[in-house]
Amino acid sequence: VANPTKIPTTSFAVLGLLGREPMSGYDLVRLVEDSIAHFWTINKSHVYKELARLEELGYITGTSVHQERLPDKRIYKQTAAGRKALADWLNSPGHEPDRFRSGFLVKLFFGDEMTPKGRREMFADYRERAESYRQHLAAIVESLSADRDEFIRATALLGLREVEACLSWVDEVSKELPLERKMQ
Amino acid sequence: VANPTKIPTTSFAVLGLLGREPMSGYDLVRLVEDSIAHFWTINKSHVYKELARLEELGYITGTSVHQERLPDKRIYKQTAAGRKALADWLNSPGHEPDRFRSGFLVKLFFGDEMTPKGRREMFADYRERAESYRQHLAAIVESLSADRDEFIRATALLGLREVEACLSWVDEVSKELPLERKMQ
DNA sequence: GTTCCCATGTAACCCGTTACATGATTTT
DNA sequence: AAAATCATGTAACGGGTTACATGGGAAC
Repeated sequence: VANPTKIPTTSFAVLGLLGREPMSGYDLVRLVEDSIAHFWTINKSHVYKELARLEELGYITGTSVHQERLPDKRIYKQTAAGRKALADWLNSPGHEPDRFRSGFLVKLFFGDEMTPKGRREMFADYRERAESYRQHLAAIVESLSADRDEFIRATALLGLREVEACLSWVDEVSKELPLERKMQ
Repeated sequence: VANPTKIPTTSFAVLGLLGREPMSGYDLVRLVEDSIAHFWTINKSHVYKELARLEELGYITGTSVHQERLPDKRIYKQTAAGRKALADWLNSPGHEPDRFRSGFLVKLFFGDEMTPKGRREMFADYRERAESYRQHLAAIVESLSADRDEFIRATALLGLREVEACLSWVDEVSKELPLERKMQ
């Protein structure tokens, strides 16, 4: 009596976002970018594949809409079965484990095989990116109401706290690692 | 005059680890687990595929070793070309962008559609996992010398700082979000 | 004496990314 | 008027995971 049709987190993310209002795939792509992309990116092609699967499962239905001067589109909306599947998933215990992959750290791991110049540039670049990402996330957090959007704000806040940790780590290890230009 | 054979970060990770000493795929899998898995997991099958590719490229060579009472194995080691390719990659500017995916945050994003019980359990579970992961990383950091293993230690330290941020985020939002059991 | 773990891998699958298409509209 | 962007998607590829295989030794 195992899980009959096990569908991945990405499917539920798409299904969940469709709970806000009916949308086309194109709309969804932009919504993902503005909402969950900080912790769960989904690219264009993948969105369309998930829409096909969800419709196949009966969790959403799409209706074709003709447009003048623009390509026709399909607007998808949740079905009752979809709403139930989402609620069941949300309240089931456990979740896909978090994953973190850092190309930067892979390089740093072999830091003693790099040239001092390579190390310096890599660190400078990393710090810069982290800083601009921090600003990005800070703006998002500030734009969200701590009352109305409490949960959404919390997700962005974790992102912010993580980048902040990242930045203070950079300062911490910059003192310890041989990154400075030798003077002599 | 573009990049002729573009190989991914995972390949270089395997190639780099082989720089320490010649090893079999099986050995590599365990080494990955003990060294870079915190920021770059590579599973068994993938390791073997990368070994095949690296040998094809001439960056490593493997020799078959017969064993009594154990399956035969292939021991791989870096070639001169491999060492050069690694050094070039390490010192080339830029790196694959870091990626973070959180199944937990996807659920939390839809937190207002969860039951209070579901939320409580999810948070409790998340905190517990983070805490045990923090201990795991703290042990690794302590086991590494700040002098001899400076770079490796730095990579583990970032992991540690991130989990710490995670844990303090849990405390921060636990006060704000409706997670408590109502009493009445 | 089954059952689990060690030691070595291979095969199949699917998630996720990159590249391709297309016609209208806005920008330079 | 060429180039970039908008608004829709589809097709192909490859990275990464899960499942399968196998035979000896260790544990219970």
